[in-house]
Amino acid sequence: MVEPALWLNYEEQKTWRRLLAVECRLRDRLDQDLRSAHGMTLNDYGVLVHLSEAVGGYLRMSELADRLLLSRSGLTRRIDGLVRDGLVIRRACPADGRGSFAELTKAGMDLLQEAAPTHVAGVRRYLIDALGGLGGLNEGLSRVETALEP
Amino acid sequence: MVEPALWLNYEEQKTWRRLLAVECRLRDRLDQDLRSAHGMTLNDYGVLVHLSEAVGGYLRMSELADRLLLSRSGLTRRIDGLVRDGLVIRRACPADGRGSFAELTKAGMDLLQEAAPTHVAGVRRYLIDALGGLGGLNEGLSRVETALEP
DNA sequence: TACGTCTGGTTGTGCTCACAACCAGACCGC
DNA sequence: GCGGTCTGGTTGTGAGCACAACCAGACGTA
Repeated sequence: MVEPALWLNYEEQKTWRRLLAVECRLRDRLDQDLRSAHGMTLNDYGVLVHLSEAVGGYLRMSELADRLLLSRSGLTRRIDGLVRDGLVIRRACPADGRGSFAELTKAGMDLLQEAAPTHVAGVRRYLIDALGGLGGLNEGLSRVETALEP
Repeated sequence: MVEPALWLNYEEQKTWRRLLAVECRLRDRLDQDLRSAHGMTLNDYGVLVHLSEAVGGYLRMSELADRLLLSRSGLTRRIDGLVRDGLVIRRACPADGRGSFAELTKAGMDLLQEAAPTHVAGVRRYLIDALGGLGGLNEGLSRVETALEP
């Protein structure tokens, strides 16, 4: 045995693993729901949501990558896929010759409109309704965010 | 505007995204801590922990894959890496000629003993202490698990 | 024993991602 | 205006994963 403060007790271990497992299962479920109903990935859905919320329906690549917590090369490839599917187009940034925008197409907006209820229903059902509201979660997230500060 | 029940309000959206982001950051941080201090992945750490908790320090591949929420092919490759590093060995299952065990080596146990305090400290600092205990989290996880039941 | 089926594990393949290298354009000092 | 440096985005490469195909061994039935 080692001093207890350096280890997790049985309950703590169990909770920690459940957290990891639930995260994973929740994400998988939401992804599956979107795939089966709209042939679309949860990740791709995230791109469309962020673009739809931006004024004009477009964002700089780097800005979008930051919001999605994705590397820039990762975003380049993900946008490649969405462009191939006609959901997004690239547009040169007039103010900065290096930059480019990712912009939602009509087809992208339509698909988002169609898929959003599926996603939202999942979030409600699996998370919000299950927890009976998000007050407690919000509180906890703030504390964890603070602890994660560098 | 669409009927509110089908959409998330601003607060709900914000919380939902924070949840996704915090998950991601927490995992990344714990991974980074292990990498920098012990040259080891959070995923690999998970394998060692599960093996160390099994009686005899070994588990059937399929059993281990289930516990890690990993596909069997994924586990095969992950074990390949740990075998290459000398932390785990494969052993034939005497009772079933098809099966094989993954078994912790002395080096694997030593590395786990060395790395565990790092990981545990992270979980305590970023999660348990931040939340002031796990009671609330446990409660919430149970509810989400129930909602995720098929 | 012999044959069909099932199961555990590995291998082939393709996807997604990060890191590093790279290129073009912007920015700065002079 | 002109070099040096910085920055936004893409491309090269390798890691980690899932799905499907596969193989050897186990299991059931006759």
